[in-house]
Amino acid sequence: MIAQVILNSNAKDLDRTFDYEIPEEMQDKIKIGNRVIVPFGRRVEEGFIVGFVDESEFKTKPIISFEENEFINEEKIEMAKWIAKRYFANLSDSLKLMLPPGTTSKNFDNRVKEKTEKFVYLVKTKDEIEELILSKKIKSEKHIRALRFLFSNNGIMVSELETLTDISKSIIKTLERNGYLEIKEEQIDRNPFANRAVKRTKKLTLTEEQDIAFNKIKMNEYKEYLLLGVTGSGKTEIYMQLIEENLKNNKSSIMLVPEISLTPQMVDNFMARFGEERIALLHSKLSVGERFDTWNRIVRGDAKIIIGARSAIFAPAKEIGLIIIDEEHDSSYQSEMTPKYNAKEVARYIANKNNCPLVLGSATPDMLSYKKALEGKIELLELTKRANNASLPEVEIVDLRDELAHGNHSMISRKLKEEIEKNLENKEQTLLFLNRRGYSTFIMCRDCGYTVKCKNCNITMTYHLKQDKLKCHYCGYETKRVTICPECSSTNIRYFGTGTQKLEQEINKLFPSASTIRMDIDTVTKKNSHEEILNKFKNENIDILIGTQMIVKGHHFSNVSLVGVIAADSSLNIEDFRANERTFQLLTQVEGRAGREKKKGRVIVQTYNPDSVAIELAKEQNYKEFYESEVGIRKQLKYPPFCDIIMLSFSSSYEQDVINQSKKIYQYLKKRVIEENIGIILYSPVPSPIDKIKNKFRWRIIIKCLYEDNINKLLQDMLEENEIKKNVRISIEINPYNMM
DNA sequence: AGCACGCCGACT
DNA sequence: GTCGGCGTGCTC
Repeated sequence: MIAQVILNSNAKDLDRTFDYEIPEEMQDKIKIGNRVIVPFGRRVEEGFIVGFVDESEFKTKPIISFEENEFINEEKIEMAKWIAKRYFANLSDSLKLMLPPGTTSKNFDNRVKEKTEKFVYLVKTKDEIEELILSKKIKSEKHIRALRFLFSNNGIMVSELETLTDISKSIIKTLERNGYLEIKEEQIDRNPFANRAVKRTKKLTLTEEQDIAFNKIKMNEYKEYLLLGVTGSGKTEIYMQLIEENLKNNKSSIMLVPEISLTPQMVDNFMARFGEERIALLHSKLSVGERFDTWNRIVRGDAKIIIGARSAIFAPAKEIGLIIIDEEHDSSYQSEMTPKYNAKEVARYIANKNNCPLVLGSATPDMLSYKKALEGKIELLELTKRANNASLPEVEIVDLRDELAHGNHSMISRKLKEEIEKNLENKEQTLLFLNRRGYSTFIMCRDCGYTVKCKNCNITMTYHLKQDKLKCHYCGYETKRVTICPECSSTNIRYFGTGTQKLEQEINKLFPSASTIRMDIDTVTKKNSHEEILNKFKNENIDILIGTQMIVKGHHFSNVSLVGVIAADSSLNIEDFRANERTFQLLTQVEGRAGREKKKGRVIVQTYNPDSVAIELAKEQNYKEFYESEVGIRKQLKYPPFCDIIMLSFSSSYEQDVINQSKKIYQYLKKRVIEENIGIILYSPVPSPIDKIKNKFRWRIIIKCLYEDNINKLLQDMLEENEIKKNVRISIEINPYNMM
C-alpha cells in the first residue's frame, strides 16, 4: 500500500499529493488524516495522509513517522478539497483550516503541549523597533519582516516560546544576543473569559412572535432560515432555546458571531444559561495553547456549544445538529486571507452534510439572503417588536448644512449639544459614534494643494494628536508632523477631516465637567482593555463614550439614553456599491444601542445628506422598504444579489509587471469568453482604488457573473495555462466586501 | 518553499 | 585557479 501525502507547504508547485511507502510496522495502524513526517528531497517535511493507493508510478520513499490526528478525517479532507477548489486555494492551506491555528510546524518537537504555562514577552515599543530597523543594524530582510510581524501587536509581543517556528525562535534568540530586545518569562492568565463566576439563569418565556419563529425551525432536517428581527427583538433568546433543544438530541451547535460582538457580556449570557463547561469559546485573543485545549474539548464531545468568530465554523464538532449565524450580514464572515472563504457558504455546506438547520439572524440582512427569502429559498421568520416592550428610539436627523449656514463650524450640532446637556443634567449616559479614528484624516498645503501620503501606500496619512505623528492606517508607517510643505515651502498647512481623537478633544472643550472615555483600535490594544473600557464606562458611570465601529455591535448599556452619530455620511461617500446598504446597517445598529430598557432612547444623526434613503429609512428601522429602494439599482447595474462579483487582484513591487500580467490574463479570459460564448461581464484591468499598499502596486480585473462550475473551471484553467511572473501575485476573491 | 546544480564574473 | 552571485529545475 502507498500513502498519498499532502505536504505542509503553501508553495504552488507542491500543491499536490506525493506518494510514500508505508513501513511494515505501520501497515495496520496508519489512517487517513494522520500527521506524518516524510523524507522530501534531502530534507524532512511534515504532511497529512489524504488517501491510499495500491501502487505508485514514482520510486517511493518510506514514511518516517506518523501520529494520530483527531481533527482530520475523510469528511474534513473532502471539505478541504471543496474549499480549495471553490476559493482557489492550496489544499494544504485549506487543510490547515481544519486544525487548531498555529499547531502545524516543520518540527514535531515544536508542537503545542496541551497545557502551556510559560509566556515570552519581548519588551520593546514599536517605536524602538522601527528605530532599530531604520538604523540598518539589522540587515536581513527576513529578520526585519519577522520583527515587524512579531511586534504588530502594539510593541509588546506575547507568545508561547514553544509555539514559535524555528525561524522565529532563532531570530528572537539572535536579536536578544545582540541586545536588541529582552525576553521575560512569566506566568499569566490571558483569557479574558476564564474563571468568570456567573449566576445560572433559566430560560425566558418567549413572546408570541418569538414562539412562532422558534416553532418553525425544525431539527434534523437541512433547511435555511432567515430570522429578521429589529434590534432588541430577542433573537438571542431564540438562539439559546434552539441550542437547548439541540442539546436534548445530544448534538453539537455552532454559533458564529462577528468577532467584534464576541463580548464578555454576550458570553456571560450563554455561560449563565448553559454553564461554562459545556461551552467552547473560540476567539482571536486565545493563545495557541488555549485554542488547542478548546479544540480538544470539542473533539472529545465535552463542549457541545461552540461559539466563535468566522473560523469557528471549522471546529471539530461531533454530530452537528444546528448552525446559527448571528448578524449574518456582517462582513467578517468573508475571509480576506487565503483561503478566502465565506463562512456562510461553508456553514451551508456543513448543514447540508449534517442534515441540520442553518439559522441566519439579522436586523438588516444581506440583500442576497433577503432576496432568497422572498423567493422562498429560505424560510423567513420575523420579529417586529422589541422583546421587553421597549419602544424603538426616537431618531432625529440634523442637517449639517443648516449648521454651517448658522455659523456653527463645530462637529457638534446645536441640537446634539442641547441633548448632551440634558443627559448630563439627568446623569444619563451618552454614546457618540464616529467611524474614523485618529485626529485629522488628511493634511493639505493650502498654497499648492500638496497632501501628505504614505511612502509605502498611495493613501493620505492620518494625524494622531497624542503621539504628535502622522500614521498610515494601512501599513502602520509613521512620520513626523509636517509644518513646512515639501513642495512649495509654504507654512500654510491645514489639517482636514475629523477622527475620534479630535471629537474627544472638542467634547472636552464643550463640556469641561463631563467625564469621557474613548474606544477605538488606538485605545483597545492590550488583551483586556476592550472589556476594561466598557466596564469603566458602566461602573464608573462615565458620561460620554466616544468610539468607532466597535462600540455599536452587540453591547447592552442600560443607562445609555442618547446616541449621537457625528457623521452619517462617512460610509455613504465611499466608492462602493454597498455604500447605501452599509450606511443603513450601521445606523440601524447604532440606533439599537439607545434605550434598550425602560427609558426611551434618543438618537441624533448628523449628516450633509438628510434626504438619503439609507439615512431616512434607518430612522424607522424599515428594512423592507430599504430593500425595495435599493434592489432596483442593484438589478440595473448587475450587482449582488443579482450576480456575483469576482475580483482578480494582481500585485507586485514592479509596476510594469503588474500591468503586463493583468493585461495578459485579460486577453486570455477575453479570448475564452468569446470563443466559448461564456455569459459573463468582463472588465478591463484597472489600477485598484488604492493602487499601492506596502510598496506593492495593485491592479485588478472585475468579473460579474453567476459563479458556477463553468466559471470556476475557466478561472482554474486561467491559473494553470498562463505562466505567471514570479514577482506577481494573483488572488481571486468571490464577492469581496472590501473593494479597495 | 528549499535546496543543489551550473554557468559566469571577481578577487585573496 | 576558486569563491560566490542567482537563474533553473526537482522533490514521491
